[in-house]
Order: sequence, then C-alpha cells, then structure tokens
Amino acid sequence: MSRLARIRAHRAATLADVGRAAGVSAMAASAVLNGARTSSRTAPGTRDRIIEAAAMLRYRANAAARALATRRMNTIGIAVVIEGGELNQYFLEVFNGILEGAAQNGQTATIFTLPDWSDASRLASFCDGRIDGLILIAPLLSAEAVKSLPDHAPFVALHANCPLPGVLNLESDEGRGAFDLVRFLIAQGHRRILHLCGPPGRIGSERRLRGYRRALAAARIPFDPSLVAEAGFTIDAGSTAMRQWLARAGRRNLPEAIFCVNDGCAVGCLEALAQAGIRVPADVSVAGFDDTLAARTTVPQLTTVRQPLRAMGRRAVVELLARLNEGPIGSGAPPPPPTVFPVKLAVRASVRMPPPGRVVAKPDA
Amino acid sequence: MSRLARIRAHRAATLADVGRAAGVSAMAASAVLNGARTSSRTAPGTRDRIIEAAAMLRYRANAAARALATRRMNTIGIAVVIEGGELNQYFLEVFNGILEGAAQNGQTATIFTLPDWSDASRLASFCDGRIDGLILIAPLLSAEAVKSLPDHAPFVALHANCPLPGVLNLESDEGRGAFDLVRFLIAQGHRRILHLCGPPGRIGSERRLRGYRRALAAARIPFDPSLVAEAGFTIDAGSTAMRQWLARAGRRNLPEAIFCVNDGCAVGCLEALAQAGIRVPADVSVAGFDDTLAARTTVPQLTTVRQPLRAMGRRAVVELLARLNEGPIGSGAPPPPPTVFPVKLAVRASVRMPPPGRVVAKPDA
DNA sequence: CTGAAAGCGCTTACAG
DNA sequence: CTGAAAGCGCTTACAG
Repeated sequence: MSRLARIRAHRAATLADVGRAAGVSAMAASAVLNGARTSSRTAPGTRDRIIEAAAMLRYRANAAARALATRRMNTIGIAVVIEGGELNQYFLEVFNGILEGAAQNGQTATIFTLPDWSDASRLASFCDGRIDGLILIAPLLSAEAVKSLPDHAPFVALHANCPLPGVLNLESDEGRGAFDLVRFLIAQGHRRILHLCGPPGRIGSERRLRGYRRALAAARIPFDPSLVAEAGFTIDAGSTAMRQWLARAGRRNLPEAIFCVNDGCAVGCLEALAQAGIRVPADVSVAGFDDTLAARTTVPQLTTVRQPLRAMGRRAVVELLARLNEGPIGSGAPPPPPTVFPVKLAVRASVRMPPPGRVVAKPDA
Repeated sequence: MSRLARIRAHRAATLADVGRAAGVSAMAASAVLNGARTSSRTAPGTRDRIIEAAAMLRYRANAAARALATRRMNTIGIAVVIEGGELNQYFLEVFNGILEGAAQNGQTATIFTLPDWSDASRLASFCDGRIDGLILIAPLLSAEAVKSLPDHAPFVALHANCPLPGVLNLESDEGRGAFDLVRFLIAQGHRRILHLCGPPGRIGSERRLRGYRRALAAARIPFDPSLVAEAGFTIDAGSTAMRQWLARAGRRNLPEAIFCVNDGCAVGCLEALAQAGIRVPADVSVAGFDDTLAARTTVPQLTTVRQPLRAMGRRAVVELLARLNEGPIGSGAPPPPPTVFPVKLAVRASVRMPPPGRVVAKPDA
C-alpha cells in the first residue's frame, strides 16, 4: 500500500514504510527503533536516516503485531466486582497504586468488571492475549475455581478470601488494626463499644471482629453480644444497621463508641446518627477502617485504621511482573505464603478525647 | 508445536490445535468459533466436533492475533490527568459510566494517566493498536495540539476546556446549574452569598461564576466582588480559601450562604467552618456542585448540582464506537457541535430552609 | 553491518 | 460445505 493510500485509509505508518523512506529494510528499522539488544548494530548514518524517517511518518510500533511476535502485551488486567453498580473507595485507592506501579514499569492497566465472583470461566476469558497477567481485587473464589483458570498467565490477589493455589495473596494485618483501634477507643475512656460488623464468611469481617474481641479481653471488658450488629461494607448497610440498632436499643442506651467495619459503613452510621440528632463525637465516638478518601470527606473526619492500599496496589504490579518473567508456576502449586502489610491507626476528630487532666486507666496495663 | 510441548510451554491452544483435534482446518474452526457471518456454513456434525474440541482444549481466540487481522482491539482508552497523585471523585463517577458502557458493548477499558496535558505526543503514543479510540477526561488541550494527534483513532472528550477539531465534546449545562442553585439559595432567604470559585481560565470555573452572577442579577442583588474568593477543585483548596476568607472578613461578617465550585471544595469549606466552630446550616448554608459521592458523605449532606456523570461516561463510549464504525473523520474537520447534558438541583441538609410560615420573596418574580 | 525468511495466531477473500 | 493461500505488522534467528 502506498503512503498516499495509507493516509487515505487513515492507517498508521508501518516499519516497512519507515524502511522504504530511509532506504533500508523493515528489519533494519526495527533494530534501530525497537531493538534493545541490537541497538548498536546499525551504522550511525543509516541510524539517523531511520530515526528521521520514523519521526516524519510519526511511526509507532503496532502493539498488536508486537504482542503477537513477543507474547507480551505490556498490559496488566484488573478483575474487580462492582457492587451496587459502583466501584467503591477501597478499589479507588488500590487502583491508584496499581496505576502508579504500572506506569513505573512501562505497563498499562485494563479493567474487567464482574457482576460477582461466581463465574471463574469469565476470568479465564480475559487471559486471551489482551493482558499478560491478572490482579484479582478481593476475590471470593474457591481453591477449586482457581484450578480451572489458565496457567499461561500469572495471577496475584489482594485480600483474597482464602488461600488460592498458585496465586500470591497480598493482605494486611486487619486483626492487629482492629485491636489497636479498639484499644485506642478504650484508652479514651470508652467501655461500651458497639461494633457494626461485616457479613459473616468474609475474612475481613472476621479478622476485624476478632481484633475487637481481643482488645476487649485485654482490657478485661466482658464481651456483650448485643453490642455487635451485622451491617456490611457499604454506606447503606451502615446507615440501615445503625438506624435499626437505635430503634431496638433506644436512645437512652447509646454506646460510648462505635467501631464500624469500614469507612463506608462508618459514613452510613454517621448519617443515621445525624438524622437522629446524635452528635459525633460529643454524644458518641465513631471509627472506621481502611482510611479511604471517605474518611477525610466526613465532618468530623473519621478516626480509622490506615491500610496501605496504594502501596499494596503498587506491590501487586511488581509481583505480577516478577512472576511473568520467571515463567509459569502452575496452578498445581501450593499457595505461596501471603505477604502481610502493616496497618496504622489514623486518629481524627470523630473520637472524643478524654478531658485534659482526667486520668484514664491504661487498657492493658 | 505438539500439544504436549504447548502444555509444557504453557501456551494457550490455537485454532490450528482445535482444527487438528476436530480433523478439520484451522479455517473451518475459525468459521465455527468466531465467524459471525459464516456461522451456518459448516455441516452440523463438523460443527459439533469443532465446538467440542475447542471446549476440551479451552480454546480462546488470541486477542493480539485477531486485532492484527481485524484492526480492532475491542478496547477503549481513557486519558486522564492525575492531580495531586489521586484520581478524584469526578473521575470515579465518569469512569463507572464508561465501564458500564464498555461492558454493554463487549469492550474493555484501558486507563492512561498523565501528569498534565502539556505533552500531546504522549496521547499519540497510546494510539498504537492497544486501543481503538480514546476518551479524554476534562482535557486542557489547545486546538493546535489536537491537530498533531493521529487520525486513525477517534477521540471523544468530556468537559473539554475548549472546542477541539474533529473531537466530539460532551458537556453539561453548568451555567444553568449554577444559576438554579444560587436562585434556590436566594429563595431560601439568603442574599449575602459567598462564592468559592475555581481557577481562572477553566471553562468550568467561568460558567459557574457566570451562573452565580446571573442569578444575583435576576434577583436584583448587586454583585459584590468581595464575596468571590478563588479556591479550586480540591478539598485543600476549599479549606484554605475558607480559612483565609474568615481570617480576612472576620466572624461577624459571615455570609448567609456559600456556593462552592464543586463538592470537593465544599468538603474543605465544611472542614474549615467546623474548625472555626461555625455550624452548618444553622449559622451558614453551604452548597457544592457535581453530586459526587462526597456530597453524600458529609454531615450534613451537601446540597449540590447533579451532573449526570455516569450517563455521560456511557454516552462517551457509544459515541466513540459510532465514530469507529463510521470510519475516520480527520482532524481537519471543524469541531462537531457539543452535546450538552442537563443538570439538576439536589437539595440536601446543608442549606437552611426558611422557617415554616415565613413568606420568602420569589427571587425572580 | 545488513537483509531475506519464517513465524506469532488470526481473518478474509478466493477456489474448489 | 470446506481448504489452501495471503496478509495483518512485528521480531527472531540465520545467512551473507
């Protein structure tokens, strides 16, 4: 196809076009423009002519052709479930990290959204050459389902619900975070602490609940089952659960503090409290978990537990690329040991501080 | 390569593998498995054998090879600037819409993040076959810069700062939204209305400011330049601007209402007011713009102007695909007329309602 | 230092 | 109804 015809058809210039313009073969052009290894094999004069021709024609190597030849698309896939039709804030933070990591490594990221995790074959269908590997965001997959996934693309998971064969799992020390947070609430003088917890069967829910119970035990505060109410990870879940709890327990039995399973839940909780005319933190302290953007957009801002979600996203990319370069591991392999990221208390205005001068008993002294 | 060797190398099965297993040519397999047009050209028995073989081998058409042959990757690119290292809430809403639209049309989406809009050649480098077209999110590009973009991939913009040659621009009726919002504030009895505005030179800032001024004029309220303070589109910008305004004007000169250029700015404004011990809406009403998630995570929730950001994201996908199928338009073409989406007032608790029974003068009666 | 050849895995006319 | 051939645009050995 002539250059003119190509322009008519609005096609991008090819290596052959560049070669022709520079009076060399497409191959020589390839070596100069894209070859890392053989970049010095070309004579300087030829080299310059090729580079000039490429610039003039605005040559860009076609990614599909290159991928076909090299078996690398330089694209990372991200599989995430959209709940309630919305990407949540947790994902936004992780995603920021993944994008950073990808950019640093010359990769781009493609998103695959799923209605739920029930259909593992949809995951398999993503591994068709569009991506080199896949990051699973908080997957609710069984080990069995993972075995049916193709083994020519590596997988890395963030906050997987259970160990997955051959899939590296990045998690954070949620139990510790919940423990530290509740211990902090106790240190502020609170003893009657309501926990709006997540759905059962979710590892995140369970770890946070266990951290709550351990902190109570450490302070010798007896566990009161009526102070645990099932909510969930969304704003709606938080506001509904809080409203129901208030209706049941009555306003006179207000807890001193509320530990919500995540920031979204805490936002809903704040909403329900505001509607009931209950002030935060004057009447009751509220805390969340995750330290997503939502924790800084509430007024008062939320005391919460910071998960290093961006760092985890970046790390997921690095691990994926490492696996890609190592070659396949095989889904018959045992789950690699998870990588656990530390968490950190983020103290903000939603928790009432003890009045100055008042001596507060150390919870675990 | 034999099937065994392929397994060893962890390669996916190819059309040739499927053909071999079914005793037909790769071509026949292609017609059955991927051919839309010629799906009935194959004899039923052959057909079944091919389908069975494909299932057994877990065949997936290689996307890179298919893209090379068809010139379609079935992937949409999204170009967005990350400010302050973070994707903002505006983008999250638009992105949700794009993902929905993409999923409905069998497309996936790839994100390209930019540090700023100064380097149009980076945009060009995305159009290398990885994507079929590009959606520009709030681009700050000159018409000149757009002319240097390749014309073998279509572009669609959301909230472009100026008309872009050959690029469809989706915008919303921001001026009208600001007018309606400020008229509403006036209808609630407010006359002294502070506007925390956006940076100059940004079309969004200017349209909102103009809407504000038109609403004042319609109610015969004289424009007071000391009631406009430059803030910006972020939480920090809002809180800084509000703090400075309070320091300058003094607490005795509090406005009756504050119209913030967007929700993020309003969150910052609420923060500054809370720190100063000023109650919302008892002491002052506050309103935002955009109706992002942040508008529902503040206490009290924000009165704001709803932009149909998700619908706009979905539409961007549809328009892009339409252009893709029509064939190229050429960057010499004049900017197509923009598509303007309607906006809608979202009334929430952050604006004080007039006491019941009190008669409020209609602002434009 | 340079080019002709083969191959990546698919699709699209074109023959039979 | 089915297959052999050519081509998409690149890279990777292999000759000269």
